[in-house]
Amino acid sequence: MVEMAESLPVADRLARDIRSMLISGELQPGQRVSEAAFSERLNVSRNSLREAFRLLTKEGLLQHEANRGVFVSVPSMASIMDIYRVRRLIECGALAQAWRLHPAVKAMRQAVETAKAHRDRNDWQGVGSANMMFHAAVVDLSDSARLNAFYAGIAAELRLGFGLLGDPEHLHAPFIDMNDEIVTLIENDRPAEAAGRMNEYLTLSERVILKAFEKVSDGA
Amino acid sequence: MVEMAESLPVADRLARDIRSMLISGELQPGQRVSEAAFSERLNVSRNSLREAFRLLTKEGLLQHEANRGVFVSVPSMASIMDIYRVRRLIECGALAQAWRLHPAVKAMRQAVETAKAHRDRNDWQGVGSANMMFHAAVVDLSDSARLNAFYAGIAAELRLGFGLLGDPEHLHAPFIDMNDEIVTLIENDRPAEAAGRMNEYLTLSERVILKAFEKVSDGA
DNA sequence: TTTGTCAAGATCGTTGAACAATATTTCAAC
DNA sequence: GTTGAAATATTGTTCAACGATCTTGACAAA
Repeated sequence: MVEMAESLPVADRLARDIRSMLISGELQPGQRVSEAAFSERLNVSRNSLREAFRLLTKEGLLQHEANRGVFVSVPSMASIMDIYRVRRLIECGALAQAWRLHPAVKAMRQAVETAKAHRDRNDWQGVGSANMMFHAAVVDLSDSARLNAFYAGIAAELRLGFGLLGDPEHLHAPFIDMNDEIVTLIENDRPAEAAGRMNEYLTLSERVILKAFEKVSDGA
Repeated sequence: MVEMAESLPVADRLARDIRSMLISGELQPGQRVSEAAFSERLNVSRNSLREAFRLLTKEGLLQHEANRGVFVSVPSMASIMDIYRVRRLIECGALAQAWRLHPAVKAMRQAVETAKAHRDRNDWQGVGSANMMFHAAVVDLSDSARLNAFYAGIAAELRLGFGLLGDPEHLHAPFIDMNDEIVTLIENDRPAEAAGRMNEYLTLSERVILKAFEKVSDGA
């Protein structure tokens, strides 16, 4: 029938699928995710689903309350601030020790150009996506698999927060040029300045997001 | 009968117990961990055990091979080096931005004194444990819950590597005085120098561990 | 109307058994 | 001793069951 290859274990596939539902906003923050309902909807057993839930709970995307079920995490200002503390440490640290010819630098440059192209086409979704790729590339400068994996989780959590906000133009567009400056600094072998610039970027970005959050909180 | 409180879900309790077995060396790296055998030994169902396995696999303590089972991760030189890259970034970054009166500084100082006391009593196990607490306190300077959690996982992985080595005196004892210097620098409001010193510490520590690893690898 | 109690219903937590899919081992044949 | 195929063991996944816990709603008391 529809038996695709899908060599992944069911739990991992589930985790991936649910993660993308969360990031895409298909599942709203705070929403309850019932085991019975979901296992039926996704045609898997409750047990397999529970394995996936454990993974996503550990990633911070889902929240688990004993005997009550799992809920989509609702990002708070505190969690946004925590995430930005992490980003400042990791991204600035990775930049500060970056080497001009590291492969990730090319990825950074490419992400910037992609973002610009999307901006010219008014594709703000694309701009946001390219922006995420830029920062992932920055972390990749550190050459650490564990750091990359950790950052991927952090980024997913952040995207959950973005979903609450909408208006990706205002969120991402102003930062394309800052990203450009940062890559350029690295390309010119000035890592310390790049790190400093990234610090400013993150401070600004955090402020924008917290501001947007305030409004949402007021509205609710 | 023996129904203790143990309010934790079974999977979480299992993960905790198995983690401590791994860290204590009760389970050898490379060893196979059979679902059937373990679920019987720990008196839990296979399903619950699998949930715990997923957690520990994500933490990097166990390794999962499709249709073959889970195995205790065997630390490699590559993983040690990766972990030290992470540590350099996080610990030095946390120190560089540390504030003299941060609560974690007291924890750092306390860890150093505890380590010295254990050293005087030739309790090298205790020295190692205090050393771990010192570095956890350093990370705590960053005030990030996510970073603390991430570092806890990294530390557990590292301890898995230590288990392969033995000889905790040689591994930890030489570093007590360096830790002391680092706290003192922070207490005197010189974070940049503390970060620099930590960088030296980590470079040295990494070298010692890799050296010990070489011998083990040769022996095997 | 408000509050408190209690039973009914829903959902989670955990277990045990079952069976298909995949590895591993055994062992006969060459 | 190699090869190949059957027998065995283990994992992957599902299902059904049942106690524990939470939620709901009815109903009585104030």
